[in-house]
Amino acid sequence: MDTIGFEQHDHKNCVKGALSAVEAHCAAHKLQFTAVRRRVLEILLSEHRAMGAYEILDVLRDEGLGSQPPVAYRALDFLVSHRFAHKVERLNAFIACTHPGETHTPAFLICRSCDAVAEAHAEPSKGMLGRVASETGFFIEQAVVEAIGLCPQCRKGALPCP
Amino acid sequence: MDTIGFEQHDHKNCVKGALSAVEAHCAAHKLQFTAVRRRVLEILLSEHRAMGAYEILDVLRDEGLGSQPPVAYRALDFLVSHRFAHKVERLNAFIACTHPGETHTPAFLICRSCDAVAEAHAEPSKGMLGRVASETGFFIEQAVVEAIGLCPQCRKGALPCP
DNA sequence: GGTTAATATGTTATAGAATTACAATTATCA
DNA sequence: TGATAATTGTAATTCTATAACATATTAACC
Repeated sequence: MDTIGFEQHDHKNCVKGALSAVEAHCAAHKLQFTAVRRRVLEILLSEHRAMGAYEILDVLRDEGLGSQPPVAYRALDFLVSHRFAHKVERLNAFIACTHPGETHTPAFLICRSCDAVAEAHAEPSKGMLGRVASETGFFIEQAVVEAIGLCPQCRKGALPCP
Repeated sequence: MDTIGFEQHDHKNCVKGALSAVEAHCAAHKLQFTAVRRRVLEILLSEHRAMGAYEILDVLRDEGLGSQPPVAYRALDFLVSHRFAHKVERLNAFIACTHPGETHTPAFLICRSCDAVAEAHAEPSKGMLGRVASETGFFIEQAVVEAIGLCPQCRKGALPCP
C-alpha cells in the first residue's frame, strides 16, 4: 500500500505524466479522450485536490467548454468508470487518480482541517471487509474506504478541534 | 467483527430492544429523546433499511410531526451524532444502528440488486487504513467503510449484472 | 415558583448535487 | 459515403442539505 498526497512533489511532471498515461491507455483501449474529458482530468490533476462537479463546471464554463451540469457529470463518469479519477463519497467530490491504469481500490485520507485528500491503496478482499464478506456470503464488487481526520501538518500546528 | 442484516430475525423484538437501549442511554446521559427523534429512530428501525432523509420526512409529514427538511435532518443529526443511526455515504441515506450504545466504527455491505444493507464492525486503527495512517502520520477520527456488491440471496438467483 | 439560559422545533428560502429527456453533433467503421 | 454508435448541448427537474430567523419548550438556578 502506498500513499501520495501529503508530501511535496514535482507537480508539473506529475500532471504531465498522468495525462500521457491516460492518453496511452485510451489509445490502447480505443476510448475517446475528448476535449472535455481531457480538460476535466487536467483540472483535477492540476488542482491536486477533491473538487465538486459544479466547481469543475465553473472552469469549463469560463473556457466555453460547456455550461450545463451534464457536461461535467458525463466527463466525470467517464473518468471515474475508467478509474482515471475517483469520487470521494464523503465530500461529494472528485479527485484525479494518482496511478491511472493500474487496477486498484482507492482508500482516501481526508483532512478535515485543510481539506487535503491523500490516496492510498486498499485491498478489500483481504482485511476486515473481506472477512465479513466471506463469512456472510456477500460478494464485493467495489469498496468505499475513506478516513476523516487530521493530516500530519494540521496535526502539529493549527486547530485542535474545530 | 459481527454482521447483522442479511439473516432472518425477530424483528419486533429487535425494534423494541434497540429503542429501549437508546432510551436508557439517553436517560443516563441526559439527552433529550424527543418525540421527533424517537419517531425517526422507530421508522428507521422498523423499516430496517437505508432511507433517504426526504423519505423519512414524508412519514413525519403524514403523521403531523413536521413537514420541512430541517425537522428530519435535525433528528437524523442527533441520532447519527450519538451513534443511534449511521449515514451510508454511498447512498446518501440513513440506517438505524444495530448495536446502539457501544462505541464502534460501522462498516456496511450494500447489495446493489436488492438494496439491503448489512452493518458490520470495523476496526480502522488496525488493518489497512491504520497502517497507511501511521506510516503517513495521519490521525484518523472517523472512517467510512462501505462495500458494494451482491448479498447472498441476490448472488444465487436473479440478476447477474443489472 | 419564577426567571434565565440553553435546547429544540417551525418555517421560509436557498444552496448544492445529480439526473432525465430530447435535440444536435461528431466519430467509427463497414 | 452512409449507417450506426458515441458524444455533446440544453432545458427542466429531482434529490440532498443547509442557512437564517422566529417561536416554543425544557433545564437549571436562585
